[in-house]
Amino acid sequence: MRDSDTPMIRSLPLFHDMADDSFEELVRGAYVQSFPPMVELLVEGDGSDFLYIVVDGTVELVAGWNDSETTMTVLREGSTFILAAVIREAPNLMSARTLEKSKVIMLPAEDVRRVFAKDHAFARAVVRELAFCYRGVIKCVKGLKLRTSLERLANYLLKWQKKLGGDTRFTLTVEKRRLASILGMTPENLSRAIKALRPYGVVITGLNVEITKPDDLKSLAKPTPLIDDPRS
Amino acid sequence: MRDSDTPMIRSLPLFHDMADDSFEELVRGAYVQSFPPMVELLVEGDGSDFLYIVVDGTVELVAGWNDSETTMTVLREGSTFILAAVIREAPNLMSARTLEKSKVIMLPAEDVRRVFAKDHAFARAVVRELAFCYRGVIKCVKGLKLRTSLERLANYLLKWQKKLGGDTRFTLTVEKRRLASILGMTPENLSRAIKALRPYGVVITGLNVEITKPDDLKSLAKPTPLIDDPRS
DNA sequence: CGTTCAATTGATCAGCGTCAAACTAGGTGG
DNA sequence: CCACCTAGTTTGACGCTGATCAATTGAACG
Repeated sequence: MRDSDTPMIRSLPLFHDMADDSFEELVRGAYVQSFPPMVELLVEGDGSDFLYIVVDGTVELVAGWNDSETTMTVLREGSTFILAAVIREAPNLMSARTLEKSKVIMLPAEDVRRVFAKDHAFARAVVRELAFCYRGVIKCVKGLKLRTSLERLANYLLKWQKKLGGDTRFTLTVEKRRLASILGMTPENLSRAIKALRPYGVVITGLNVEITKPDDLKSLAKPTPLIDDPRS
Repeated sequence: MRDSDTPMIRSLPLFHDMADDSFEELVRGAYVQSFPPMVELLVEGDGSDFLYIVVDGTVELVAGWNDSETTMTVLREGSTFILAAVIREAPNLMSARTLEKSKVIMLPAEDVRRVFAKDHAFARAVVRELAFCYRGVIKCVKGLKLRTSLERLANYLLKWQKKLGGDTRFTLTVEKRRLASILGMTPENLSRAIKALRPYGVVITGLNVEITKPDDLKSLAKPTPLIDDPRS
């Protein structure tokens, strides 16, 4: 890999506090690869030989069963994936594919486990990262079991509005077909849900979102940090 | 806490490999408490001052939103809970309550974090435990998004049949109302789902389950280790 | 300008929740 | 020991949510 990539990796929480020589050891065997859109990076059920880090672009994690599949999450710059599978030396529970042209770092699982075993700051960071991911998935389950698809959509919009600066207008970062899958619904249903949010001051044209009555929308969405706050 | 409790804790994967003095340090400040059924051990949204370990009995983790609640999971002897919240010093995402009379160990979060910081074997075990929990929740999401409630029930039965020894007859370990919540459905719907499984050789009377045509049931359930295998 | 794929719309249907009532079982007190 | 109470379970009727299928519109790209 090129030296120009290392500062970005180093700045990630996962690698920020580790010893220099440990970091060196990790980076030495790392691969950096750029992929075109829609490339299958790894397949559900396969073993996990690398820990992946998204440097640029977007990667989606999908899970399949019985001829259908669902988007579990969409990852962007700075996210790692299949950390849990690497730790447990277990098969991946999800497939990963690029959505856009993406740059990805691949750290050999062996190296990760070895450095993990000797560098305590790294181990600590791994735990924090894993705990973070765990809590993310728990929130996801809560949304699925406690909310309707309309409520999930409403909260999704509020979450991204905040994440993108709080403006009344912002742009969706995934196409609608994928958003539907993330939220656990069909594209057709998402279309109708979007129309159903119009009385609550939501206007979506293409990927552009405008929220004109945030209070009305919030009274429908009833957001709570215990489901909707991405941090913590 | 009594000395008689320590061997059981020590035998758990989470504490098995750690240094003796680290273990001593953890156990020194620990509380062991017995609770009657239906006692709220902790409340969603509260801070997490202890890491909990179920020594005996059953504890359910529930999540609520908008005046309704759902059972996230039911824990038995040997399970830990709110490890992720302790690690991140973040509020619990779930409430916990005893279902039966239960004995629970409480390790002060401070101690856990301190020992975690100095004992590498423990840190390693924490990561493995967290990764295990993470994968469990991912499987849960896959079930919710990819399967109908009937399919989830069918797989639940097959999973427990295997877990309890593989006999054609076995007994449910939770009451049906809770099973319904675990599977993400209403008690009424579970009742009907049970009837709907009769053509597939499933007879459930009270908590007793009999599976007479396992192959038929499997052809409906289409179990896969990537969703249904509790280990790995 | 045509091809292609996403997004929308309508019609229909299945899955599942809600409500109400009947039934059952386990536990308590007379 | 039995009557009764309570809570869980089952059943039926009904309606809403969301999936499916099919057809149309729309938008991006070569």
